[in-house]
Order: sequence, then structure tokens, then C-alpha cells
Amino acid sequence: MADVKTGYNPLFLREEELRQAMELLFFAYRDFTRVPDQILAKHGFGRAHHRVIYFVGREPGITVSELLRLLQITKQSLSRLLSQLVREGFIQQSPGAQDRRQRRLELTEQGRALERELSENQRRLIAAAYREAGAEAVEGFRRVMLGMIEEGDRRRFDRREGQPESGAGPRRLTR
Amino acid sequence: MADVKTGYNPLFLREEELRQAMELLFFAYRDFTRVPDQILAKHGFGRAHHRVIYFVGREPGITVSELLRLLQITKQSLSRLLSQLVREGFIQQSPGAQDRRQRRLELTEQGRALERELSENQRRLIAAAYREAGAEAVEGFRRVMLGMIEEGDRRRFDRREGQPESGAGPRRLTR
DNA sequence: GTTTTTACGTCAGCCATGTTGACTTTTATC
DNA sequence: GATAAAAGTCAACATGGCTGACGTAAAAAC
Repeated sequence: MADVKTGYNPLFLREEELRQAMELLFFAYRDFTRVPDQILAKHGFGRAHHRVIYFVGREPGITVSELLRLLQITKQSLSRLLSQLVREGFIQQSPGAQDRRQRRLELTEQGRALERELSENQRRLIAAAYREAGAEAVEGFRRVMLGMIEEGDRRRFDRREGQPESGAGPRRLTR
Repeated sequence: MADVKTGYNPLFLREEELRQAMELLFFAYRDFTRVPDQILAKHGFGRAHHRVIYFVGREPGITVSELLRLLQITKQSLSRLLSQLVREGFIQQSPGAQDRRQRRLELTEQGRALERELSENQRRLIAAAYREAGAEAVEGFRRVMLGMIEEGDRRRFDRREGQPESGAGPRRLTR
């Protein structure tokens, strides 16, 4: 175990180490979302809109139920977000080719512009952290983070070049 | 850069790598907070109460303004959380010894019990991820996460045994 | 071809948690 | 004694979760 400075009381270190991890998550997430939240506020949107914009940008043609599975919120909540984003011209819908019940979602040009603006900042933050920490640390970061993520969503992170396939079946549609 | 499988298009990999990091954060945070959120709901509390309980448990005797700096919310928001937690017997206040304007906060026995219940789950999740990933990966995880955290809060994570000293001065009290 | 299931939507209302702005009380400090 | 700081309070508002109930259209099953 990474042999830390003095003392070496493994029990204490373990407890302390785990607490530090909890705090790392809290602080990193807090700081990771700060700037995007400010940008979103100018449009009258919130963090939830960002998540929708992000995943629709990431997987153009994604369906509502796939989005629901990723976000793990209720369809009523998602519906509110989506209808705002459609109404204001950031997302457009079109019926699925095989299954015409589906609404396939994609960003409009305006939506792509906002997406870029939002993620630019986050990419910069991460790129800086990656650069500082070095390639080996990045690999470790990936491994630890993956271990905390629910099984069904891990496949997104297989080293690959194509688009993600959004995992297994649905899991809590309306509850 | 950790030499990934095929292709090796560094530009694509970079973009893809950064997007993956964003998603790792999103999914890990989502799954990290799921169980505690359920426990809190049984008490009529939310995630914000958890953060207060956590930091008060972590730094007994912490003052309101120190908490405000950590959480970066307004004192009105914090005040609502605190008064609920005090009213329901999870936190108790006592005036500061030197400065009697301060309310020094600490968990009651009931508060400590809830804190343990909440963090037990998160510790288990992290411990499992740490174990799977290995000591070296853990070190990398720390380094990357630290790089994303605002300067003033990094000192909390210096390798040490004592209690954290809650960083620099205040930063947005009521705005 | 009728029935059932699925994908999606909608209305109404509740709660938690963030916000702003204005004002008060208590205590330290200059 | 005046000023500043730590904390609290009241009021009002927005976002984004939630539940429950109901509706519609298309696909799938019988």
C-alpha cells in the first residue's frame, strides 16, 4: 500500500485514506461543475440540461429511454428538460426509422455550439490535471473510477474508437 | 500516453480520453451518492444534509463560516440545513471559547450514528475500487483528482495524520 | 384482428436545495 | 463608542428531483 510517510498505523491510514477519497470526489465534482453551471445560468438552464446536452451530443440519435437509463431520473423529469431544450432550439427530435414510436434526439447547430462552450472548460480542467499528473497516474485514475461505476455502465469505457453502445436494458422508467 | 490499442491517432485519442474522464466523473458521482441518498430520504433529508453531517463529523467544532467556505453555498441555504439537523438532534451547537459569536458545531451521538451509516457504504464502495485497482492506481487517482480541485482546498490532502485545517479565509458569505 | 406491451408524453402537485435581498442580534475590535 | 464580523431570520423565487394518474400511437404477441 503505497507506503506513506511516518507512523504506519495501517488501520488509521486505511480509514483516513478512504475519507480522503470521499472528499476528493466531493471537491473535484464541486469544482468540475462550477464554470459550466455559470454558463448554463445565462441561458436559464441548470446542470440537468447540461447532462442531456452532453449525452445527446455524445450519441446523436439516442432515444429517450436510453437517456433515461443513463441519467437514472424519471421520464417526467427528463421530459421537462427535453421540452425546454427542444422549444429553445438546442435539440431536435425525429421519429425512429425502424420503430416510429421512438424519438431520436440530436443537437441542433445551436445545441452543438452550447455543448462545445460547456465542455471546453471541463476538458481544459481535465487536460491540465492529466498533464500535471502524468500518463501513469491517468491510468490509475481510470481504474479506480471504473471500479466505482455500476457494472452495466462500465462497457462504455472499454478502449475503443467507435461510439458507445449505451449498455444494457432499461432500469427504472417511471417508478 | 499509456499506449492504447490500435490506430494511434493522438488527436482523436486526446479528445476521446477527455470525454471519457468527464463521463467517469459523472457516473462515479452518480453511483457514489445513490445509496446514501436512499438512506437520507428515510429521515426526510437530502444530499445537502449529508455534506453538512460529513464535514461536521470530520472536523468537530467547525464554525459556520468554515462550513460555508467548504460547501460554497449561501448562509441562508446552510442555515436551513443546520436548523433542521439541530432541531432533529443530529447536531449540537455551542458558543466558541475565545469568540463567543461563533457557533461551534458537532455531531450528537445520533448524528455520529447516521454519519457512520452513511459513510460506511461509501467507504465500502471506495475500498472495493481501491482493492481492485491496486496501490499504484490509487496514487494516480489521487494525483489526478487533486489536480482538478481548486488550489485553496488542496492542502486538506497533504499526507498527514492530524485534522484538516480548513484552508484559507472565507470566500462568498452571502454574496 | 384483437389484445397487450412499449415508447413517449402530459398534467398536477410535492419536496429539497439552491438563489437574492433586506434586516437583526451579539460580540470583538479599533 | 463606532465599526466590523459571525451568525441568524424572513420572504420570495427557481431548478430539478419525485409521485400518481392518464393518454396516444406504434409495435409485438396472441
